[in-house]
Amino acid sequence: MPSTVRAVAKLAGVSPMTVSRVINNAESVAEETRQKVLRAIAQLDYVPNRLARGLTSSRSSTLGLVVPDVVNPFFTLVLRGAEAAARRAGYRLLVCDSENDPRREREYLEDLVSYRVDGLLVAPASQRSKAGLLPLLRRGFPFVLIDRSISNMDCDAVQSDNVAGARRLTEHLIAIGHRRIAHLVDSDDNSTGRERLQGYREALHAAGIECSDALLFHTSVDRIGGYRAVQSMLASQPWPTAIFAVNNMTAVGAMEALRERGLGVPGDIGLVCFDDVEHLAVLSPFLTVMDQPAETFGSLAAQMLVERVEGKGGDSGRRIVLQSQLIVRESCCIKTGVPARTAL
Amino acid sequence: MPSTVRAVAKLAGVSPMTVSRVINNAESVAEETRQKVLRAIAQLDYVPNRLARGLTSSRSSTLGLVVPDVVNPFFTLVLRGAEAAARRAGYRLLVCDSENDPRREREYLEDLVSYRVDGLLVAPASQRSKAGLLPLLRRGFPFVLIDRSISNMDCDAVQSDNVAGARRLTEHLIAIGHRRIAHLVDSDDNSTGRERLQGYREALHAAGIECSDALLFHTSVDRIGGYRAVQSMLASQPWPTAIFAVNNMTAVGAMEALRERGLGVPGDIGLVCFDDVEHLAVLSPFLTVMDQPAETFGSLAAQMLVERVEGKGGDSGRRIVLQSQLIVRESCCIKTGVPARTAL
DNA sequence: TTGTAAGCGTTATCAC
DNA sequence: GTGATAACGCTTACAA
Repeated sequence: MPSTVRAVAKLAGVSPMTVSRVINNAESVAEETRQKVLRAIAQLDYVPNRLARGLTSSRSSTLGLVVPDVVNPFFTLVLRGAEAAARRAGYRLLVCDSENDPRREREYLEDLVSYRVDGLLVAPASQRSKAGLLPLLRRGFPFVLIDRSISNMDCDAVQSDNVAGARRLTEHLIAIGHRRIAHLVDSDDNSTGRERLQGYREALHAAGIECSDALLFHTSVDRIGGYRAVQSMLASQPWPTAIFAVNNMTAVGAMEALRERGLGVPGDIGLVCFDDVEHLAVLSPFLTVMDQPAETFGSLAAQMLVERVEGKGGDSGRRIVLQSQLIVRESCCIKTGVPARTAL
Repeated sequence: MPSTVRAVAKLAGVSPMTVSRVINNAESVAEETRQKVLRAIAQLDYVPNRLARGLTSSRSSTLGLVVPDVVNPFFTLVLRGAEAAARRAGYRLLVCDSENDPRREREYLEDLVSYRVDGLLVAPASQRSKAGLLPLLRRGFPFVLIDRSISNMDCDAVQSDNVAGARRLTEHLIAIGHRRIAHLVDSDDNSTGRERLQGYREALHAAGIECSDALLFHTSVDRIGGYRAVQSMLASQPWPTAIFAVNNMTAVGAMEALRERGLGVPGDIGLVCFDDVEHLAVLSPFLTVMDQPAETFGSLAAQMLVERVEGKGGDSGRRIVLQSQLIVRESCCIKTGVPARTAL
């Protein structure tokens, strides 16, 4: 049974209003009174009830963040960046993991709204997230999309240039001699997947390589998705000489499947992906990746959100597009055998 | 300006109470009335205000989790496990990252309490977390400690057998020939650090190896800590032949420092640590670790918490101790040169 | 099956 | 500087 302002007021021999003033660092409280109240607060372990507080003041100084997969280092870093930026602006951050489930995501969105967070940072699970986001947009509730966009939705967003990134990644594979390049592509209808696929196609096309649907393997963007996609890839012939995985988790899953079949990377098959893998990059730099500035995604998005919350957002949605960086490591170098096979 | 029960009631031509009953799936509402209300809700994008709701009902079906470092895969997995278990029990999970700062941790703790979550999962930043936790304990607020314990605090907790784990890890290093084994040890006064240090000492003692303080390098349990610890380690002679890092992040930092100096692992120096590094284990199995069942930490803790929240917790604190598993990979094998040096 | 009244803990407003 | 009062949006308890 938590104590209340009233209990504190009684113990300190003042009115609840005075207690409220002390809690909120109001100027106009006599130092002596202040001390009495502070003592009473300490004695009762009093913690102000945000629920009641929010009911009147309707500003919580709290932002919400919903990510589709906290285990993915990309989103973990987004989280870290958002936390830091929010904190600098005087806000706290509450985080929820939707585990790529639009239903769960919607629940958390409503939860956070009903907790009266001042604004929301959302990395949408899929295009279906629109259903949950639309009411927010209509009501003018402040939110910023991260990483993935939603079609026909004019709102603030921080994203990558996925087309260009995927194109460069694919061009790199082509440049070092690959011709049969598989793409593990997002099965959900989501923007990053679509855009990366487009970049992949553009690069192939520019190099005069036919873009066969047989080289496209649809998958969920997680480990198990990458794993299964490569399993089905290996079930058919001829094998590609390199794989472009839609993101880091898919690449990890792909790697598992390859290893299980005794295939080495890059000895037998090359592998590249979007998003670096935190820690791995330090402990064992190996995977060639298109590295997105994940922490910056988080911090910029949080900054945008704070601006919008504080009414400086303007009318229409603002879009920030960040550039990614190609980091070439050894996972796609062509070694023994591969060029020969490619030449077929 | 979000809409309220009253607005919905008005639109639907009923009383606010009827709206409340519809929201809460009460039986006693005529189907026709229900539909009217539901339509009004949809039309107004009405989302119940949890703040107001919590003010009366005082059950939020939400749990809070505070971790010291979301970027650390150990805690990310704890989070994942806790989320899943909470969900199975009908609760949501709100997550906060204290970034190993006891002050920040305390703020978040109070935030979550003031949001009236039903219970709290806490992986304490350090022994100083006690200040924030003690009031909760006094008030009988349900919470469960994860990973690290707080001395003289009788509460629910899920932990590792750190002494045994550290002993086995050290024994392994000794068994393969290492004699000068450095330990990167937690600088904070926290339980896991203390216990791991004890295990390390026990193993050395049992093998008749002198346990010199010169081999102990105090550090913060993150990348930068490990990095600095190894820098100072390399500044003095003679170098150890192997390093036991207090956790995974410290090991990653250590690796960075070693690489910077052109030192290979395990070629020049062996390296082992507590906690596996997610993804790395798949992409490039390399580091020998004492792997803690992180996801189980989270799910068991959440289960314990739910029991306590629902009054099935009993009077005193319950402690669950989980076993870790030694995973031997190549990061500590003794290769060229090292045994010779060891023999000095 | 539906409505009325009171109150949850806080703060805004205005009075002293 | 401090206090009384009303209100925030909802639900519990009771009444119709």
